[in-house]
Amino acid sequence: MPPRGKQDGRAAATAGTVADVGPAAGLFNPVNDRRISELIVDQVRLLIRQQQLNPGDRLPAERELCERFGVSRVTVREALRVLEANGLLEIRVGARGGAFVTKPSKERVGEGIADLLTLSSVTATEATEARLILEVGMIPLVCERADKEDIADLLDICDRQDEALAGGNYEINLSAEFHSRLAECAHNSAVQLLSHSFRGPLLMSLGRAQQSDPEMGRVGAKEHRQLVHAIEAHDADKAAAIMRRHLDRTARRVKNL
Amino acid sequence: MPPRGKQDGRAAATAGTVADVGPAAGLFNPVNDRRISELIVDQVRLLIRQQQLNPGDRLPAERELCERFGVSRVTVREALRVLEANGLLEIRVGARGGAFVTKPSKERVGEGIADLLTLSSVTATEATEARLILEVGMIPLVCERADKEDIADLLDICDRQDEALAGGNYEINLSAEFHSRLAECAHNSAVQLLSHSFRGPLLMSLGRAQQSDPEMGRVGAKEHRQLVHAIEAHDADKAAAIMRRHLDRTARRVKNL
DNA sequence: AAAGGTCTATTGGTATGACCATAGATCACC
DNA sequence: GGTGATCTATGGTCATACCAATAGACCTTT
Repeated sequence: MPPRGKQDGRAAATAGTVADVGPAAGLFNPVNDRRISELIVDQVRLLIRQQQLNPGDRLPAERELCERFGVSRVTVREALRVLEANGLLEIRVGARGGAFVTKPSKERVGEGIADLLTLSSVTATEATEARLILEVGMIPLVCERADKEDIADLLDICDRQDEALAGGNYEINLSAEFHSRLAECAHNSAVQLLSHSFRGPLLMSLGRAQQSDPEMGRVGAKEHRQLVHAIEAHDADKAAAIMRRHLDRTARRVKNL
Repeated sequence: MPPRGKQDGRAAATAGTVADVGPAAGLFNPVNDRRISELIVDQVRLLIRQQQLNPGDRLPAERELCERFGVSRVTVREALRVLEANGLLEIRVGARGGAFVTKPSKERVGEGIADLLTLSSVTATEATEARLILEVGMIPLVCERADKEDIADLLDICDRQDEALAGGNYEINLSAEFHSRLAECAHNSAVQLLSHSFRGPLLMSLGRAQQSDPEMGRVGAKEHRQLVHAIEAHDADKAAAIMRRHLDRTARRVKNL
C-alpha cells in the first residue's frame, strides 16, 4: 500500500470503500454520511447472511483486515465490537484466536430478545399476556407433533418437580424448564425461541409471586402433569384449556403483585 | 490525573474498577478477564436500567468519560459502540453532540428482534407458523380493546388498499401496514413488538409469493375488511376464523414457494 | 432590524504506532 | 513421556494527533 499522507482519514478510507465514479465525482454526488466502521459491519453481516461466511469460520486477523479494508485498526475493532454485540461474532484472544462466526445458537438469540424486551417499556402484565398467547397458541402444534421422547422428557420433569415438592423445596427453575421443554415439542424453532425469550423477563416477578404463596407450586405441578396427559391423548382443546387456566393464575398474580 | 507509567494498561485500569480487597489480595483471588470496555458497558446499562439515566439524557463527552473511568478514549468508544448497537444509546456528532440515552423505541427493538430472527436458523415456514399463532392469538384482545379510532384507522387502510387495487398496483406495504396497525389494537406493546418483528423476515418471501399470483391481493383486501367488521362487532370467534383463513393461505404459499 | 455569512469551540471519527496480556505451538530438558 | 520454558500470533489498551461535523456566537450586508 502506498504510504498515505499523514492525515487523510475519512477521505482516503471512503475512497477505498465507496465507488469513485467517473469525472467530477467529487461534485454534487451523494455525501457519504455513515461511519466507516458501519460500512464494515454491513459488509460482514451481508457475508454472513449470504452464507459466504459460515458458523465456525474465522475472519482474518485485525491487522490483516485493516489492510484489506484500507482502514485503521481502531475502525476495524469498532466494527468487530458491534458485530460481537449483535451476536454474530465471537472473539477469542491468543494465538489461533481471532473473530469467529458464531453458530446461530438459539439460546444466544433468545437472550438477545429477552434483553430487548426488558429494556423496552414492556410491562410485566403485557409480557404475561403475550406469553399466554404464545403458549396457548402453540398447544395445537404440540399436540400434533409431540413424540414419545417429548412426552417422556416432560413426565420426567414432572417427576422431579414432585420430588422437590415432597422434599419441601419448590424449584422455580423446574417450572421454567417444563415450559421450555414444552416449547420444544412444537418442533418449531421460532416458537421455541420466543417462548424461551419470555422466560427471563418473567422470572423475577414470578419468583416474587411464588414466594408469596408456596402452595402454588403444588397446584402448578399437578397442572403440568394433566397437561402432558392431554397432549399425549392429542386432545388440543383440553390441553389448551389447562394451559390457559395455568397461566391465568400466574397472570392474576403478576397483576396484583 | 497523575501521569501514569507508560504502559500499565490493564493492570491500572483494573485496579480502578475492581475492588482491591484486603491483604494478600493479589493471590488466589478471582482473575478478572473481562474487557474493560465491557465493564463500562455494564455500568452504563445498569444506570439506564435503574433509571438513573433516562431517555434523552446526555452522557459526558468521550474525553470526559475517559477521565472519569480512567481509561483511554478507544476503550470508552468501544463501550459506546456496543451500547449503541444494543439500541441503548444514540450518538450524535458536532458541538452539543454526544451520547444520548434513547427512548425505548418500539421500532428499534422490533428491528433488533427481526434481525435476530433472520440470523437464527428459523425457516420461513416456522416463522409463518409463529406469526399465525401470534396474530390469531391476539384477536381476542383486539376484539375486546379496539376503540373507535382503531377501527377508523383500519378501515382507512382498507380504503387505500382498494384504491391501489383499482389502480392496478398492488401495494404489499399496505397489507403490512394493516397487520401492524391491527397489532396496535391489542393495546399491548409486547404483542405489537413481536408482531412487528415478524413483518420484515416474511416480507421477502411474501413478496415473491404475491408476484406469482397478483389476484391474491384482491382476496386479501376483502378479508381485511371482513376482519375489521368482525372486530367492530366484538365477535372474536369470527374474527379469529377469518384471520386464520387469511394467514393459512399465506402459509401454504410460503410452503410451496 | 433582518438576513445571511464567517468564525470558533465542542465533540465525535479516524489514523498511527507502540506496548501489554493471552494462549496455542514448539522445543529443550529431565 | 511429561514438564516446563520459549516463541509467536493475536486481541486489548494506551497516547497523541488531526479531520469532520455542528451549534452558537459574532459579524457583515442589505
